[in-house]
Amino acid sequence: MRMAKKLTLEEIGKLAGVSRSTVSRVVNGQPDVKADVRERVMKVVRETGFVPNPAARSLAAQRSGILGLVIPRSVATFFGDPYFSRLTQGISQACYEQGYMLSLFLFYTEKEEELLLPRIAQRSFLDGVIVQATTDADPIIPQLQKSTMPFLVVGRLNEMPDNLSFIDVDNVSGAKNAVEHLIKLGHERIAHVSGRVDNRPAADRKIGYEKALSENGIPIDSNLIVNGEFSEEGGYAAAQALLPYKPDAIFAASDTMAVGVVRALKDAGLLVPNDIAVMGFDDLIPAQRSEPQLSTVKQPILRFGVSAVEVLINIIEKGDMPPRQALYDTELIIRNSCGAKL
Amino acid sequence: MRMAKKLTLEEIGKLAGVSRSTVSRVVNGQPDVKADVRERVMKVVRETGFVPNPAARSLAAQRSGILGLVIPRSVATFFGDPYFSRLTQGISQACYEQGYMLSLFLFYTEKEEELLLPRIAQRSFLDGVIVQATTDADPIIPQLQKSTMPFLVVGRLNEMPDNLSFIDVDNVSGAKNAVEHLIKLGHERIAHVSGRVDNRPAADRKIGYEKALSENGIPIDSNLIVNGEFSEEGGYAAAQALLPYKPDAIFAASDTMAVGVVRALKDAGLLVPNDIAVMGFDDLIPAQRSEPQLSTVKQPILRFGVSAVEVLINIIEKGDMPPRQALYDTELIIRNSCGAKL
DNA sequence: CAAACAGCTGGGAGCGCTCCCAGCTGTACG
DNA sequence: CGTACAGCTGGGAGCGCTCCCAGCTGTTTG
Repeated sequence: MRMAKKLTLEEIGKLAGVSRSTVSRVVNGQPDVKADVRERVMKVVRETGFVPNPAARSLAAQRSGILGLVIPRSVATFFGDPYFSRLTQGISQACYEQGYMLSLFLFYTEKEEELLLPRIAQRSFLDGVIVQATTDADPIIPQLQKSTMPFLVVGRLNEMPDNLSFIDVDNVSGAKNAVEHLIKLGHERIAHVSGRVDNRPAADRKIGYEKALSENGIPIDSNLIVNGEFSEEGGYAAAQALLPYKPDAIFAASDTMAVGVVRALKDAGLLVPNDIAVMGFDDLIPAQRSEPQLSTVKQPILRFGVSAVEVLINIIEKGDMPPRQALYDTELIIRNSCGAKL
Repeated sequence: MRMAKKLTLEEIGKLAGVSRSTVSRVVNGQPDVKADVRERVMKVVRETGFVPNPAARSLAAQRSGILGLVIPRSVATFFGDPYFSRLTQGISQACYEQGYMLSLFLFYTEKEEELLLPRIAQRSFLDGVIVQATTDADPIIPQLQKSTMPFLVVGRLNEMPDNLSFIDVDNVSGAKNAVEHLIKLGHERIAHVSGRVDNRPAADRKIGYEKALSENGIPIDSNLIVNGEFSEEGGYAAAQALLPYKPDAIFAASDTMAVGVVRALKDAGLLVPNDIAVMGFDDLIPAQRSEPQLSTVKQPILRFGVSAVEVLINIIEKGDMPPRQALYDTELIIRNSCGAKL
């Protein structure tokens, strides 16, 4: 086995009988190279398995081809949530497709954040950053705003400055659609098991619920709105609290809570959906497996991650742009728990 | 606001009245700099917020300071599993602590793998790679073996060449400990709800179960071993299948299956742990919340991730080393379902 | 038939670091 | 008082690429 000389543009050029510059043009898919020359170079590249040195490329071109995905400390605890793994998957997939690499910043301690934020905000390592939104005021957003680093927030903060770019799922209309579906099915006393109010998606879903009722001339009854804490037990308790007020349908702000709701109803001797209809939100696996199968609102998380990358790359490559703010539509998944299929 | 000149070693040197080289020494914590000079340079670095350009550094030093974490296609589906999020967290944490960055490769399609593997194996982008082991023969391992890239497998393949470095949790001894604990409590007809046999951890846990029995003079009864498919329903069904053979304890190879087992026992009118003891494996959240709380085997996943990085960095920095293979101990978590606390 | 120009190719300069060696100090020692 | 040597500092060279401009073809046009 011969000791291969280190592969560089120069070396490939020598092998193909052209200059460094021409090889560079071929490798980067630039025009202005004669077809036969291009082919000859490509052949050498293929045979040698040459991959240009990314460090040299970064240094010379002043761009690294790496995007950062930042999961702040306040979110990292939920990283096990299928939502995040799915989102991360969408983001990574889109990165590769667009020729970028992905660097993950999963923060766990404050020290880590302090140590790494300056490096992240530094233009020289990353070309752009996607930040997962958090509930509280994270130091990362102002840090990034101070820098020239292109960045995008996924999901929304409670207080979102309007000069930020973000993309999110439209929780309001998702919830509204779900409730309107229940209304169409003839339900009138529709209860809502909400999430923690300091949580933006929870708040938005509640708004969507209220909007659907108002627009359909149904009065909002505060007795029919109970906080279920985003947990199954919370959903169970919430349903118990709701029963005295005789709802004919319950819209839960998450599938997890909806599962608790269904269990509570069963335990109270009620049939779902015959006696009472139930809808969830998220479309998690347990929702599909539960008995009855849960009707719910699906977030297109994977596509959402892909879009995030596309928007960010647009910002990077098109330079200074006005903040881009986009909301992605949800999808109503009709299964058995809402009674539409009776 | 003044238009700051781009910060470079040279520029910082000018501000501190020293040369590029001296600034480099200070920034890299090398000795051979007089204390007062060092302090003066540090002051400028702090005030300007200077961070050395990683691309230039990589190019000159021939190392990038980036580690890759590869989640092959065959594993990516399980990325939502708390196991992975925890592992990823441990790995990222350790990276930062050791001054490395982390790049994530979460594969989803074959095309992605083909496209990126050559770049991953290329020394110039990553200093080292951690690969999550998969059940089937992934192209990535041979690819990395062909290259000079230092890498480490986390978990084990079914067929693990002994010239590979890997680290894993010791599933055999974890399971053995759990079963021995049940034996000490006086149980004799101990059943096992196993996972899929093509799954290495599942196989190892079964081996540990059998070992514990053999070493304690208890015959292995194949009627007492049932595959629970790593799912709750599978656990439920497995327990039903076991009941005719009158086990006095059931060791499930995962908490998820254990939860199913407990539900089946309850539905059969049996009390846990009074009538029958149950142990799980993993120590997931549901295990802690179930009724009764599940005794289980905990994997120190976070520490495990940290160790993975340490071992890898050792390989990188110490150069050519013999393959390092390490097993990490599990921890027995005694709660209520095994009856030790009666 | 000369001039202009598009199409292609080569090489210089420079990106911001690290590494190495030369040189410059000051102290220890013969 | 000269020599040796450690302790510190500065600058050259070079990492492998991109960008840009110069130059060399061959074709088109006045």
